[in-house]
Amino acid sequence: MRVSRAAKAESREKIVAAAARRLRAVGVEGASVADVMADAGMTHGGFYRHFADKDALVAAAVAAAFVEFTEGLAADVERGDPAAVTMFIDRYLSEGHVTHPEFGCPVPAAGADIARGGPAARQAFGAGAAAMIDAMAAALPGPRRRARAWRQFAMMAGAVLIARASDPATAGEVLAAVRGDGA
Amino acid sequence: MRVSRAAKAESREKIVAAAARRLRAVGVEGASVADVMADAGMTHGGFYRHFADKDALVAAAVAAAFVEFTEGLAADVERGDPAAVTMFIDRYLSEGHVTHPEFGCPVPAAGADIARGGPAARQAFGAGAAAMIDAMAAALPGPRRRARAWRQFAMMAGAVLIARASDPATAGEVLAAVRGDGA
DNA sequence: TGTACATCAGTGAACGCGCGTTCACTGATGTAC
DNA sequence: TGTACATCAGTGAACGCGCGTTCACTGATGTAC
Repeated sequence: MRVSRAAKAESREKIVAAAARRLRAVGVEGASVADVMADAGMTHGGFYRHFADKDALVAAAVAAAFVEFTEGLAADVERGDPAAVTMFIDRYLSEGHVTHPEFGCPVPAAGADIARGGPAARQAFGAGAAAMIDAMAAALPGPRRRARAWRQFAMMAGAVLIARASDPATAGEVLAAVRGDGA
Repeated sequence: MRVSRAAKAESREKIVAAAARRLRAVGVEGASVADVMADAGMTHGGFYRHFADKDALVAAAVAAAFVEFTEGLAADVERGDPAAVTMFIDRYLSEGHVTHPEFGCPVPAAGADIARGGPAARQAFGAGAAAMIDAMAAALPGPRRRARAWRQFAMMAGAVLIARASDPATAGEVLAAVRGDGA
């Protein structure tokens, strides 16, 4: 049963959103096409009406995940909120972010998987990360904002990755050290 | 054909070393038992004479990967080389490390996979990371060495992860920013 | 605006493949005497 | 020290399973007149 163009666009959005979450929760290999399609409320056969292959979905999902995760920061920056970056950092290093990768930053959740994937996903990943740095740098005071934004972001991403992969004691130690950075 | 106890120990070491490399090169799911055993010069059937299941191998391989990667740093620190940490940082942020995860730090290469795995692997991961921080902190001057070591290490791990997962331009930008940190 | 037909989004069964794990078998090693 | 036997490291075939992808089919949508 054919559906309207608007309905198809909606389906695609649902697929990408479902993939963006599964990707961060269980990794690229763990996020099977059938599971993603089920999350989106469809069966797996229709997947290839939307994407050439799974790689194409991963690239779209990475881009969507960055947008979704950075929305709050971008809105705060646009409003000129002086606490935009501080709030972003607090959220990034929060317990909730560590325990819920599915709604979190794509870097610690899926970076290694994307590194092993095709150039389309890497392009989307680099663009998403760069956009996030744009927002952070725009809200940062002082000189060399962009380099400082990269360093701050790399440190946060590394800390969350280490915390997630470690025993609770080590996780607590790295998070405390990085939270204490002032920022 | 049964082999001697010494030969069995050698086999186990070969399996763990092969797994430690494959794990970092292609991830936990990509490192199949059959491939690892082939790398170690055996067939896959004998695997279960050494490990209860793949999870146990992953835990052992993570521990071995940290030891292997940290050997140079630990030796430099023990010798009292004042450049120990600087050399480690340079190596960590080098082009070679970015392009060769199989010999590199387990954090950016396998952190996300370990985060999704069992507690044994997370325990090994946390212990390995903590041992690396011990060595860095021991060689760092000034106060609050341990927290500073964690921050420096988290930043490097995040930067290498972002660089590997991004397009070349973005990769170059994050590495340049983090290298410029002085450290 | 209505009608006839072509298109194609989504379904569900099927494919070939590689995965982790099991198992019967082998023969050299380890052990009991 | 020598002998007889039990152990078990490693082999290679086999298992059940889930994966990405394909395909014939359906019927509502889009289009040409």
